[in-house]
Amino acid sequence: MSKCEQCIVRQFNSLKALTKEELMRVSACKTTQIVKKGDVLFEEGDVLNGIYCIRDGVCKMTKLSENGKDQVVKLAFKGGMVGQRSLVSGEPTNLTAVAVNDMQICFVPKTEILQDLQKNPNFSLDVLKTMAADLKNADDQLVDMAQKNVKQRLADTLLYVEEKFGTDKDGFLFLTLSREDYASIVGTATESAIRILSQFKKLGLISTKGKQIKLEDKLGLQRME
Amino acid sequence: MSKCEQCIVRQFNSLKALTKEELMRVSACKTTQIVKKGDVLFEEGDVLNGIYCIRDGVCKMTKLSENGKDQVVKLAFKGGMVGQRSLVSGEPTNLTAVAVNDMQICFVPKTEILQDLQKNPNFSLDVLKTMAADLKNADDQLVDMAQKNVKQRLADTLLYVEEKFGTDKDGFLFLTLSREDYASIVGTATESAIRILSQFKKLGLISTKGKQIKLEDKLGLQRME
DNA sequence: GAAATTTTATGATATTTGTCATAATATGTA
DNA sequence: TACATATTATGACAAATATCATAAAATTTC
Repeated sequence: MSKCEQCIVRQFNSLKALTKEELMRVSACKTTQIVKKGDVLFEEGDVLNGIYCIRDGVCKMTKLSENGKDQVVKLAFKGGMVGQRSLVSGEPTNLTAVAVNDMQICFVPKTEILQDLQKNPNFSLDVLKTMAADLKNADDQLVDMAQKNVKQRLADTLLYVEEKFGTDKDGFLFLTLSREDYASIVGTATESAIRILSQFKKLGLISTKGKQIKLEDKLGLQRME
Repeated sequence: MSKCEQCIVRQFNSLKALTKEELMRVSACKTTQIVKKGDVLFEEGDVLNGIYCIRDGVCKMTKLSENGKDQVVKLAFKGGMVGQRSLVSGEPTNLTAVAVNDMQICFVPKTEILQDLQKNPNFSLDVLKTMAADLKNADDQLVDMAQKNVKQRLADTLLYVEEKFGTDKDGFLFLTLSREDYASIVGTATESAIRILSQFKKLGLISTKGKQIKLEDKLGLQRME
């Protein structure tokens, strides 16, 4: 089994702030899992016994709204830590995590992390910083959700997906999301998302091949904003 | 000048986790200010040199959206700490804070707090918990903003304001917000907020007297949700 | 206290978005 | 391959919301 000490992914999250000894303890008690596309890591209301460190792949963090629709709150990916908040607050998680492609994740038990949070101020400050960044992000998202229209939000999302996950050799977005996923990120009906993507296609802003999407005019998409 | 050691407000925020000595140092370096309704505590982009602890009054935390409208992200009140995130991240604040009624606040310089965060794990864990709670809240708000309609969000806001700030002797909401403020919380046009409040009035869900609002049928408002 | 200004209120109308229906296409599966 | 199923696409229409205009009421200012 691979060791945390040699794992590059660590550089992208708070685990980088651990001492060598702490890291070795984490490495000793962690378990690595393969998660298939569509698999559920955990569900709203679950009590998490630790946190997940994403080695590879992407998952969507969703919350069920009162009208029965899932809202994607965040995409978590390589280097990301999932379940931090629940661990810190000691409450069951309020989000569902579902893999949107095949993932490789490491599970680190709660006790180990909590201990390190108590003992290592560098670590807890780093977690604090991450959380602060997440919070800023959430506020920005809230403002966008409140003030931008669906077209603008969808354009934003397309640009975000290209920026974060890049494109394949043919220029298509590397991360393939269903139209329903896009709708659920943007906070609209699936038909509306599809319709607007069709519009974007007609305007030459994007092109598509099945579910695949290629951004053809990023400036044009930005101007939607 | 009053002392933090004797300040009840402290019980409601992370300062409760400080040791006696730390608290005395905080008390020694803090400054108390009176802020008038409408006054700006700080603005988006400002570099904060510390945090504010609210002894009394309410302020709205807003962010200017690209379309030029302010969006209220949060209401902060008695016991709340404002500027924590900016302090932790070391970045300029991304929010504007404006008093919605007369306030009394204490300003604690950055250096003192950062030192305590480094030295006192109980304190940093408590801040972490607060931040985790804020984040959960922000996610919930995002989902509501995405999935509920304006009527539902406005009903939620009215119920929230009564729950958090109570009513005066005549039953009117103690916290008086302008219709524009309500619109800016809910994320809609001022006219739409006014229109829906008028509807609520016709339905007997609320009554009004100038800016004052009284909730007449809370169950009815809840059913909007 | 009267004038000026801001806030609240409401109508008319345009735009955005949601919903339901149905078809076309893609994808998985036996 | 062919069938079953899921996803994407589009039309028609209804509902929600924004915008612009204007008036009434409340509040501030001199």
